[in-house]
Amino acid sequence: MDDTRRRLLMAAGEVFARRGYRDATVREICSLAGANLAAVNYHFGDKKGLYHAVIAGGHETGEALPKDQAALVAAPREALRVFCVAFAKKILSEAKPEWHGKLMAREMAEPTEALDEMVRTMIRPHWEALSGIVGRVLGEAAEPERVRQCTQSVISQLVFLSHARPVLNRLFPGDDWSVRSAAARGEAIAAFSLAALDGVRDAAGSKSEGGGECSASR
Amino acid sequence: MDDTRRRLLMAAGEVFARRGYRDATVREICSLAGANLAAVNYHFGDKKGLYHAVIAGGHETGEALPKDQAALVAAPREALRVFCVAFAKKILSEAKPEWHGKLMAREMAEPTEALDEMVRTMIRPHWEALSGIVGRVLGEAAEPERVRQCTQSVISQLVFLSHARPVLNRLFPGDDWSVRSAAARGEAIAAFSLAALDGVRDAAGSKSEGGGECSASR
DNA sequence: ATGCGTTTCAAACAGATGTTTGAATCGAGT
DNA sequence: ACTCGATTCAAACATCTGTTTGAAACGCAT
Repeated sequence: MDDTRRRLLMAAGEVFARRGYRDATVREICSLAGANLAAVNYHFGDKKGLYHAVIAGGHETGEALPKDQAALVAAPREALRVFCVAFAKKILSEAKPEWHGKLMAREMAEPTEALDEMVRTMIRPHWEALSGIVGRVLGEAAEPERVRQCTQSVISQLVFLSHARPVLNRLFPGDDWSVRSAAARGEAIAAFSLAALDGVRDAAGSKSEGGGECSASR
Repeated sequence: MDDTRRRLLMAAGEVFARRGYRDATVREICSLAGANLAAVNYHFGDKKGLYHAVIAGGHETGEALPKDQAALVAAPREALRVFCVAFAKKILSEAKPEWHGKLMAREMAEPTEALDEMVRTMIRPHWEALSGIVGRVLGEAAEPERVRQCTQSVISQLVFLSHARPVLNRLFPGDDWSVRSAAARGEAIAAFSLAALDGVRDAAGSKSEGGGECSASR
């Protein structure tokens, strides 16, 4: 039966997320899956094939994707808040089938060939969903370049939570990383970002015509 | 002479920044340095020793550190702008002795034992410098927890530039990453962040007493 | 029970990589 | 010219790791 195949996928997701593609060994994966060393080559061809299978099959999420949760909300400001909270909860989740967020964070820093597919299937859809929300919050100030920069600013704060966690743990050792706390972090980022978008919109509104950049210093 | 030692440090910095600690091979480093394979073990004990030497000796920066550039500016808002621009330029610099930013970004995502020293000597000082600036911008709204969250939001946007560059290159293939463009990105982040800080300060001011979180939705 | 395709297993293989070794080379002090 | 410590070099070594292999075990239709 292909029970071995499923156990292999689970174990691989866990190990890849914890160690990264390079440092993960097929021996550890097989051992964790209770499978023989040759199983990965039999079922997936090679280590790379297993990795791609993990990436491709990472859509069995418990909760709905952040972009889908946010799409249910009509009001732009509330949609941004929902998006941020859902995103923070997802990437900070420690639950078993939730290593997909960690895998994505790893791919961003040290890309393999799998990054292209990841950008196509997960990252770009989320980027564009958030971009639409940001554009609606900006209203008539929503010039393409400004929307792009602001979208990037919002997403960077969210990604940072998972990316810089080793550093944050050292800077603030007592921090709480529970799901409840993850939601609070998402709220804070949403509040910060909404304040920024308001300011950017108003600054662009006072100047009838904004050039390439909009540095409203002082 | 210890010319070999210096060449080894230069080559190691470049290779470690490009490949990461694990994927960097002493053979490539020695080849790039024009040194014998055994040189790294003779001069630094082992690969790990070489890596630590690179980390420790990474302070020979061309330009002044962002925190020091910002410290010269009295006005908080302008200091924040200077900090962001200097930071963006530093981490996006492709210049030879400037792989330190990349090394830091790598350590954040996949920490080795060297991260502790890095946090102590580089990250925490910058964090606290920026935290001071953010506190001054926030004025009387500068409660510790709020300052911490806002500082994190600012720094995350900056770090994202180097961390997510592979993704950004795929999302926006035509992007310019020159030094001039790096400065513009720093300006944009500063503008976004200043607008956010203004909004957060005003929102905190209107409510005489702010609780744990300050989600000013709608 | 028999035969056959599928799956599992232990063992070995092959390549990469960090490290060590012992000789050779160099450079300065006498 | 000689000596001695420091440095460099080519080669070998040891280990880790992905992959292959051929046999054994299994499931199942006949």
